[in-house]
Amino acid sequence: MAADADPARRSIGARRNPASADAILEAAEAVLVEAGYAGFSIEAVARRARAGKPTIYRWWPSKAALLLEVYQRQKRVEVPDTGRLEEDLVGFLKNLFSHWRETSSGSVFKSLIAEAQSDETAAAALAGYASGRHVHTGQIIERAKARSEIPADVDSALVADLIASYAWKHLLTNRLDEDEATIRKAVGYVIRGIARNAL
Amino acid sequence: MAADADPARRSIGARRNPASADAILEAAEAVLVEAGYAGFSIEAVARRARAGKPTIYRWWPSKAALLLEVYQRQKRVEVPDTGRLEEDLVGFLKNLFSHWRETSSGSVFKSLIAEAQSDETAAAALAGYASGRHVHTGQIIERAKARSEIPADVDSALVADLIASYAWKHLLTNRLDEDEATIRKAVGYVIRGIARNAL
Amino acid sequence: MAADADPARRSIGARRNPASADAILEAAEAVLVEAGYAGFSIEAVARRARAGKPTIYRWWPSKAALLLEVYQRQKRVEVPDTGRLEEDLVGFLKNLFSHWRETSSGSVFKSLIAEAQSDETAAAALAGYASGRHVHTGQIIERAKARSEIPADVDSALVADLIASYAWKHLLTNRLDEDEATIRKAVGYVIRGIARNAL
Amino acid sequence: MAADADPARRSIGARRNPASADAILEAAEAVLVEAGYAGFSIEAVARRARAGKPTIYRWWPSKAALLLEVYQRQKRVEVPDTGRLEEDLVGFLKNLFSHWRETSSGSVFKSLIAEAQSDETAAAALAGYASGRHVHTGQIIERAKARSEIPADVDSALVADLIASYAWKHLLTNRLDEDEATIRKAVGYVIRGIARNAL
DNA sequence: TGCTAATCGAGACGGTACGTCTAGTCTTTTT
DNA sequence: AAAAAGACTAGACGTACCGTCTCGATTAGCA
Repeated sequence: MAADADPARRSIGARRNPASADAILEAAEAVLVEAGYAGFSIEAVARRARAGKPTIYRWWPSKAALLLEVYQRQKRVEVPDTGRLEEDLVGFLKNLFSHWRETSSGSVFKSLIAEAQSDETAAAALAGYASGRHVHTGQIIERAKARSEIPADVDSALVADLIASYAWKHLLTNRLDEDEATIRKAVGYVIRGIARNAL
Repeated sequence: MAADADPARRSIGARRNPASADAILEAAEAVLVEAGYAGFSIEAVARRARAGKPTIYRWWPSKAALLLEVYQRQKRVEVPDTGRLEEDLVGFLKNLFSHWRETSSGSVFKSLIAEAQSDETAAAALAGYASGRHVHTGQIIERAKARSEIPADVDSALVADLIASYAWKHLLTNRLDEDEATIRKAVGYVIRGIARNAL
Repeated sequence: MAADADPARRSIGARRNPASADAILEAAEAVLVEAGYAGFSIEAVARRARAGKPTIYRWWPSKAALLLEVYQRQKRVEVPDTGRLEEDLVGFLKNLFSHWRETSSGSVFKSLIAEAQSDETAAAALAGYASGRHVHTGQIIERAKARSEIPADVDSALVADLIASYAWKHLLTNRLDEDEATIRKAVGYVIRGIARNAL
Repeated sequence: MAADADPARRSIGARRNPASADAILEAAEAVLVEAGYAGFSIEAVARRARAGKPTIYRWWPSKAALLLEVYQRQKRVEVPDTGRLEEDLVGFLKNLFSHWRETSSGSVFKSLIAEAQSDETAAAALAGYASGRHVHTGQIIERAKARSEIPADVDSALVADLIASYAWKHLLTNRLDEDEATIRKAVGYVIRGIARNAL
């Protein structure tokens, strides 16, 4: 889009060039989408971004760091607020699945999880990120508490963890096309339980 | 045990040498435990097993295939049968977590998941494996149905998926040391639900 | 010449592939001639030879080693034997200068000398090579001794060193086009001396 | 002496800062002595001198130029005048060898020769420098002519070239520790010749 | 006395090469 | 026929330098 141009990015003095940073992050995303995690190398990103490898290493000490920033640049998925817990959770999962399916987010996040298995930094960052998201997603639960839809002693972070777990496993096993009925059933189990006395 | 030892394994004629296969699988596991997924390369396994790379490639077409076989050689975790659904599920998760924590299984399975993100074969194998396990773990649910502890229309595979999701996410974010109370709480949510009318 | 061809060299089993070695040495020479010592990099040689860098490093631990072998593959300059010391030495220098001028030898040897200034191995190899050559060139002197053209106590290695020094300096300062008269004068000084009492 | 020291050199207005120039030349020499030609990089010099790279490139367009100026800043070796040609030449070589051995001059000059093999500018400068030195060293010969120690038609520049060649080759092959007897023998050959009729 | 212009240290930039590692394929020799 | 051994091309790894650039601060000399 932007005619950001051919005559090649240069240094803009003794400080970070945001144009380079942007080009690198965009290239990283593009490489990930086009070649997948298998084809995601610093070399490939540098080539695509017309950047020098040292420029990448200067700002992102590892592949993990780059992946993490790429992921964080992405638009977050919307958390619905319908006034009903079940709808909120089903809506959240549906949004998340389609977001992961239709944008590059899914690829990026999968790669991040994969990278975390061989990089301690990424592992820590991912764990931190995940627990942060629990608070965020947990607001759905907190709102239900406020509405007295569920008891006040429900551990909202734990519920968010359960819901996120379900999403992660679907992402990692390429089942992002799960139909709404199944998602709703799963959410229903968490909300109303599966035991007979829960009916 | 086996005197695979020093004088170097040789061909045993026109057929697969089981000593080599064993040595390779054991080396693969050892490399994974000692150097992690990051250090897990065919080269490293070949070096450790004192085997030629082509010998590995002949029998395992990819890193994923090797990982998969290493994982499948492992002892399976025990599925408890206490006569009470909650105890069975809590016991299963506790067993699984400690199995992953205390043997090499955790490392191996994490690596397998990571590998599946860059290898189509591994992805398919993992998805297949996972859905197979749902049937297996689902037997806990099926027994509860048989005992009329839960309604007959509960989707046992889906419940097994939920439980496994929780386990996977803990594995992938290095939280295998979760205490029993938390596990029990999570299982409780699935069994009895979190909603007020479930009480 | 040989249609050794496009379909790419492969391994020929668990031993060195002479076709690769040849291709690398020829590429090294070609790069040196075309791009000079400044453009002589292992990368460039590998590219030119369609060889992997590790193949080069496997057999030549350093740039110096590669240079040395390239130089040693070259045809040696002819040592004349006219029966007269002066003619032999003048002829030798003329041959050497034109050999260095007209083949790649000059570039290669200059590069070797340059490399020796930053590589200890090359330095040692060069020193060894030089003293070996003194013996070789010294045969011109030895023959003159045998003919009683010069006294038996003349240090032939030292004389060879003097003559070689003159050649090296001309090589290093791009004066390989020195005319015969000057060469003859220089040789004359060494043979008959410059002092009055030598007349 | 000068408190160029810590508070960091700055611009002194729209003209060259001699303190910077000095610091750079001194750093260049130091780097050369400590790390050799292999470790001699503009970056290393800049680091050592606490100077910006552009400051170096502003005043010395190439590594060669910097090397040349470093060499020219060095104290020249003393040319003896004993009244006897042989003593003068032997003394000159002995002085030169020990000068090269004991100061940084040797390293610097070797590096300059090496650099000249990949840099056209350096090559030209070196050739010019060398022929200039022939005139200078040739004065030893000229004085001998004036004393009628040698004939007037001796080509003093050529003799100086021969002597210098001998010195260069020793420098380049790390033989600066040659003993006086050998040097004297070499000088003797040039002065009195090696041929029988020269006796 | 303010303005202009060149210099300084600093360090980022796009690149190239380094030397090492692994991937996956190949061939010979041995059993 | 299959094992071991190890070489082969290919290419990524993370680092060091290259030579250029722009910055902000500094200071001399011109207006």
